[in-house]
Amino acid sequence: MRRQSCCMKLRKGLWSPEEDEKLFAHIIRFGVGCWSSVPKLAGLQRCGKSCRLRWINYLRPDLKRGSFSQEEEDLIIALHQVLGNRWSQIAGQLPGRTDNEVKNFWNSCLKKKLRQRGIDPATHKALNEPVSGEVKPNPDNSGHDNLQTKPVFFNPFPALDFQEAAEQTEGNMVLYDQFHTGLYEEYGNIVDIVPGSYAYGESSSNSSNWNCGVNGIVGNEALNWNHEIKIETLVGAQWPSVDASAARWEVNRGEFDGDFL
DNA sequence: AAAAACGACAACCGCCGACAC
DNA sequence: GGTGTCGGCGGTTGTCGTTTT
Repeated sequence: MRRQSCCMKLRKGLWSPEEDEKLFAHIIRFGVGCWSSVPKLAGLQRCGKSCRLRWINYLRPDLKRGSFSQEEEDLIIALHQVLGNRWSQIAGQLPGRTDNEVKNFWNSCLKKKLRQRGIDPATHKALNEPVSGEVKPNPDNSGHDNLQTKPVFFNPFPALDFQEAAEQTEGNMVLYDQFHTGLYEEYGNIVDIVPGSYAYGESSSNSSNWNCGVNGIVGNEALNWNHEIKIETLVGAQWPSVDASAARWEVNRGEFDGDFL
């Protein structure tokens, strides 16, 4: 007999802006502790797993979103050649990207591209070639298509320059900033966000290490974000300029002064 | 203009390992 | 050592917008 899903009697499907707001507010206020208790504490009719996924794949302030760059695309292909379908490990090398995002990109786009180049996406070898055979250069390949012979270097830090990535970012720093601004205007309190033990290059799944603390009482009335524009608009939030030992997050108002651990 | 096909992305499902008791 | 819970992961499905017929 199959085990019942943990979400049997709970709400499923797409998340509403109100649900997003509740989850985001809860995690910003209390941080991530036990996911199974998050729905109850946040007033959500969702299972903990669903909340975790929503946070990791959509609500986290450090998500990059937007289309993949050529460098990211090349890196995914190269890493897939070595790691296979270990999406979380691959995503760990791409700052601001989630395993789900990488997996979707691979399945919907990269697999097709590789086949068009005559490369088997499963083996990264030429399509007509025996599996055990020596890899030969594909005459049709050009540019970055020479991946079959391209050496792969594991960089403990992301392949993309952090600042560059930061400039490309149109992610939920916006959301964070709107939330943050709302809190400030409403209460005038100092808001500290301390992503404990979070370092770039870690898997998205490690986002459970986020420990966010907000000083002061926060009511829902302080949440004044606009769900529709949170991805489209960048409102002055800045990414940290990363120092390997201590990074400082400068939200545009400057209230935040926390350090990465 | 309507229907079908397609593509991109969000979310769910079930398995597994780690951990606590 | 056995059992239950939890979080993480990868595969798969569902949803919705866009393009094609």
